[in-house]
Amino acid sequence: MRNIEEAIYDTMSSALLSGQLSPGTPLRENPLADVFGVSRERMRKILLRLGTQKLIELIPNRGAFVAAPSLAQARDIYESRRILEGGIVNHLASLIGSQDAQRLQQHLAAEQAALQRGDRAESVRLSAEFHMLLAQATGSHFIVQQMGELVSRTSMLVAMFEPARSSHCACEEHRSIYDALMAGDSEAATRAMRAHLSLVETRLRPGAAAPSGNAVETLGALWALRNAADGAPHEAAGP
Amino acid sequence: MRNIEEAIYDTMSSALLSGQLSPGTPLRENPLADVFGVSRERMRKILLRLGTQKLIELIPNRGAFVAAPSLAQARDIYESRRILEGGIVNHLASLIGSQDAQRLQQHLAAEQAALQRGDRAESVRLSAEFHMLLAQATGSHFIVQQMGELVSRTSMLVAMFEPARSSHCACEEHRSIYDALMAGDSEAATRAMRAHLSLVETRLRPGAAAPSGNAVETLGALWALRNAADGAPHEAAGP
DNA sequence: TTTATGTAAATTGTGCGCATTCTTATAGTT
DNA sequence: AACTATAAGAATGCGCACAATTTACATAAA
Repeated sequence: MRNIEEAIYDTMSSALLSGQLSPGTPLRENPLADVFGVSRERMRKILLRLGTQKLIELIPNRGAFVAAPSLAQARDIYESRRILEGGIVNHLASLIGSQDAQRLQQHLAAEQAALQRGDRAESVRLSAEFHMLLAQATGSHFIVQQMGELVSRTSMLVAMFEPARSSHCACEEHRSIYDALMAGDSEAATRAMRAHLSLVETRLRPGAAAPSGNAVETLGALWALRNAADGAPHEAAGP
Repeated sequence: MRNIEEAIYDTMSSALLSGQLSPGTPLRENPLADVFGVSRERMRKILLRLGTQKLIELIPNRGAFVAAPSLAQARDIYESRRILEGGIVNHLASLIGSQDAQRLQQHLAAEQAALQRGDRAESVRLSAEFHMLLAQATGSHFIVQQMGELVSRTSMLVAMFEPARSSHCACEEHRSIYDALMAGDSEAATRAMRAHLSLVETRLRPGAAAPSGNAVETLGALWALRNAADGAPHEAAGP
């Protein structure tokens, strides 16, 4: 019965990441605990975890709120990614393994396929995954973890600030990064990565984002959906 | 009365970072709560925080233990630093501000002075601070935070694996990084940084580290010391 | 009309006690 | 002697009830 915590965390996390909850919305402990069918203490622990990852904002004696990142914070995230991912590709260019290289190539093909298919959801997923693959190629656990956090927060930013109809055609940019890596040209790889991230950053627009009505309702629906899919409803019916 | 939590956290943190606690030592909730004069619940929260920063290891249903990083983990930390700090100096070389440059120069002078004075403790402190100054020069909050975590864990590694008498004469290496930055030579700066970190890494030795007797005693002594210095004893006497 | 103040409702924070789980010691069996 | 089973002990995990804090609202004075 420890896994339910993880399940709730995942549900809330993906809801936050995909922008299904309005920024600034209060997340009260009791209603949430009620919706997910757990005690308030457990709910508290989950909210604490979400808070450390900055997916929600925790204010002492006030409670938890859906994170409402400013454009300034958004710029900081992208700047951090330019620095960190610049370091990653610079490091990778000189010593990437053939196995990782092959994996990346497969990924680029998958990205292009999704793009031509017009599968937008898959495209954004793969787009994020490309960056995670690069992080994993370093073999450093710490780097993977940090990139995971940055990619998560970037996803939330995109959900909030992206003007919805923007084309995610980052595929060629990813390929140019890959090409530079394969050529062993660390400087070109770094430049390509920075340019790519800067380009993505410029797509952010201040307006945007006013999706959900009731936060707990939204989460409740997602939770029911997930439990139905798992075949394990959280409410057991009599015989 | 929220600040006491921070104070306890700081005390434990610095004790861990300076290697005053033997790796693997169990940190039981009740004795610690007793020593610090707080409830067990509060102690639990503090241990949780220390756990997220990997200063202690948290095992479900088993408790908290002083972190005992393996050499493999140590290598991962240094590899991460080469990647991240390589990215930092590469980023900085092209656009470092004159104010940051001046701050760095002052710092180098202070390092050299401490070294000539033979002040070993100050030397290691300044040595870590140099890297934090570089992180701060990026202006990115996220980067500073991540570097903080990496530097912390590095400090613990050094306390555990360093053969005690190693000379911390990294001053020239720091200067060569600085010089490359001033020259705007990003490639040279990256190379210098990586070389520096690799050199520090090679100083780690498997043996080492068997300092403290009783963990709670040690922490209790540090706590008493701190409270005496603050002039605010944690036990109030009647009138 | 605006501002200050006091009170009530709602929400988060925390100590306590018990439930759960893991470890250790002991006895019993092969 | 070695291995398993079982019970006792100790430590963590967690739900509950109460305490502390903040917010909202009503009321009264300037």
